[in-house]
Amino acid sequence: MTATSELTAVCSALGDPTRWEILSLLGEEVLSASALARVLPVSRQAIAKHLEVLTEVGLIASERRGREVVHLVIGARLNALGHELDRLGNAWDARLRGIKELAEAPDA
Amino acid sequence: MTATSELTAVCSALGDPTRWEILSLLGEEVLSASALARVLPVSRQAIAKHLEVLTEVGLIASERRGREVVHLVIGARLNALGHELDRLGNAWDARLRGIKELAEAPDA
DNA sequence: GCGGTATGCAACTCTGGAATTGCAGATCAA
DNA sequence: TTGATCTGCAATTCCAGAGTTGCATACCGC
Repeated sequence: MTATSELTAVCSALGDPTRWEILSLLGEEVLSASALARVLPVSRQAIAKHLEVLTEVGLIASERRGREVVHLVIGARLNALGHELDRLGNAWDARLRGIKELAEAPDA
Repeated sequence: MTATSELTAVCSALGDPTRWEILSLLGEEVLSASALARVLPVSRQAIAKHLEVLTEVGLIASERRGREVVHLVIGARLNALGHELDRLGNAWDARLRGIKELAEAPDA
């Protein structure tokens, strides 16, 4: 997977309100799919699919605890994404600023 | 719009590969919808819709230049998103680390 | 063992959005 | 004026994915 397509995948995973609710809850405590289903207004299977998506892009990890499987959020993954976006934003601004200055420069 | 729903909207906008290509091109130079359509393998109308989405979440801005409308990327918007995600990632990690320490602490 | 609960898999529905084509209006350049 | 190009709007097609229900399986406590 290229860098851009991975960016796209993570952003796509973050582009769903239900997944944000899941992440927000998991950010407070470690929970199982069934526990999440008791809180959120969707079925356990729907949540299971969201958890799968979030796991695929590395935003959460799962761990078996006896009979149940608990999920926890990986803050570092979000940090990495944040830094990447910040870096891109700076690069774009810098380049366009450069073009503008070039256009405004009195060509000697 | 709440803070979370705005985060969701921006991430959703960034969750499409074609939109990333558009942003990438606009990060290099200011272009019109027709100019983008000449480069990308989709129709001008499809690009127009993508530009509308990107504009709605504040990632690009448009400017009329005579007969055509050119679009430019707003790097600061991406910076803001990056910082927000970074902040969230840190908060989640900190809280879960706190829980873990609490669990491992020898209760006096 | 038995009931309750948690997980996993599969089939199905259905809506949103990505993309297309077609057409009409506006503007520049010859 | 006329032709070429850019834009904007509308109707349509099509598919990914969000959500559901149903069932089978595995595990814990009593």
